[in-house]
Amino acid sequence: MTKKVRVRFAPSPTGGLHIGGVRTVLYNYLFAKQHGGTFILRIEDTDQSRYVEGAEAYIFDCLDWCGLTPDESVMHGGDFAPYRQSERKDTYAKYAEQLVKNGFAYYAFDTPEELDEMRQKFKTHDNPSPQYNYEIRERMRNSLTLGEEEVQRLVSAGAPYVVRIKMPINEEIKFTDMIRGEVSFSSALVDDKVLLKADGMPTYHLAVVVDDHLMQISHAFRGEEWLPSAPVHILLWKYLFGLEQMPQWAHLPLILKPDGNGKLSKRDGDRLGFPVFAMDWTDPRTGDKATGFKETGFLPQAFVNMLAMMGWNDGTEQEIFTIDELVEKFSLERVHKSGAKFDYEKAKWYNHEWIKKLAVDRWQLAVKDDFAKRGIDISGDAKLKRVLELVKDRCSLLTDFYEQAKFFFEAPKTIDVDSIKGKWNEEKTAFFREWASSFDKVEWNAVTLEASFKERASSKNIKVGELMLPLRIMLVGGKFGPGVFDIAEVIGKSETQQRIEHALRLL
RNA sequence: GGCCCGUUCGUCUAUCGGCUAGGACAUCUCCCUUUCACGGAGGAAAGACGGGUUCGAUUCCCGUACGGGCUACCA
Repeated sequence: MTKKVRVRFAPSPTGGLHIGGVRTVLYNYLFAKQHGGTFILRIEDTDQSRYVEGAEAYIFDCLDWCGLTPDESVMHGGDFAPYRQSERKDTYAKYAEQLVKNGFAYYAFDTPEELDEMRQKFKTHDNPSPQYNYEIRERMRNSLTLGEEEVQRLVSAGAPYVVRIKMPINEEIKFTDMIRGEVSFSSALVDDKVLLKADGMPTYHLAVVVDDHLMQISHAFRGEEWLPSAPVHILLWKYLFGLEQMPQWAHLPLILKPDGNGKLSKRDGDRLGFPVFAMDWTDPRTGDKATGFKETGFLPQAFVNMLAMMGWNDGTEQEIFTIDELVEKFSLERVHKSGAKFDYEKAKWYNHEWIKKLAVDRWQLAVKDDFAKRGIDISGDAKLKRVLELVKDRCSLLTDFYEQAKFFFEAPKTIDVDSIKGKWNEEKTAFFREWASSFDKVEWNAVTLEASFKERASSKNIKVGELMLPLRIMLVGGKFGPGVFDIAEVIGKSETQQRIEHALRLL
């Protein structure tokens, strides 16, 4: 029988939401929606020393922006509350005790200093990082070596202790990953991971298994970096709830840095000049700022589309997908095994495609906000829309519109007269003065404007080609932008006259 | 070091034994455009290496190399 599909994304609220995290959310979301299942957001805040103010709210903001709303969460409620692990603290100890009682785990009294000492002592060239494993545990202070009375004494004396899993000495642990197929590990080579910390909080290892069980998770997706600890989780499932109950695992490929190799990090973004987080994030402790895709000018549709394609495709040559299409077509079987280097140029291409695809109304407000932020307040939405329509082909990011369209709203501050000065003469000055003063006689639109411009040029015996660039520079300030007569039409008669006159005085 | 995972154009990828190895981004050339783009046409560009299996391997298997991940009382 098949369980009802319930998936979860379980971030630790310690900082900005990385695109790898958003992609994990996406795949969770797509899988849940496709199967009529439930998407849960669980906050894994078991490390109190890493608590970061605002990080949790930030995660919800990011998911909101992306349109990947959880069905159950701290914010949205649900039958399996609480969804914050710090609020579930009491439930974990019980399972840890059960494991100890059944001989699958043990108390360890070693202090951090003693652990350090152990690592120093056993560190060799061949073994740079000794593990707390089946060999080492015999030489440490734990309930396996201390004897029952001593353990009792320590516990009742309030000595701090952790609970560690007792990895079997020689067992093959295997499972079938939905993406990688069968994966196997030798238990002897996995260390005795801490399950319950001295402060009574579980580590990820215990918490993920207990909560996935309690929340009836059917499929567990996470990044590939978790693969090495999978055997611990498999064993815990076996000891606690039975392997038949275990969700199906899918370890997602990593998103790699564009140059060189390795996981993409915030530092790579800073170094190479592109966002790595979904939205702007400022670390409240360090004041460290990181820019987000949203603020850089990405559309959520494009962002999600691009992320979906990093590690998956539908087997056809289609690259642009709406979220609904993704929900329909997504399949784990087509998720790749290997990591993908992040390509910012391609990311911008996706955004440009979405700018062209979506109706201007869908993103007009974001551009308006960006303009306002940079000191241009736009009153008329109709004009804005017309302008956006005119320049959208040359903007990959929403923030590109500022440079591409600000001259529609205010006269250019610098005029590139140098480009036309060389071939300038009195006849041209006269031409522009006369043309500008004839505006009252023409209907104000691009077509008639262009006609009158060309007519006058030929009657004056000046090549139109000699006048087009000058006109553009007068109105725009430089060699760019859409058709000049469209620009003139939009900025209006008197503004056009003023800009021509202003430029003429500079020549 | 150990363990685990991976390996097709510069990058993202298609191919589930028949390939003249396809597409997209980037790049180059040309066309369109009296600006810059968009757009259109075309070019260059890949199967890490060595063994098998097979009539036939990019595709399956095994090694090697390379890359990555993990190796905390962090997730």
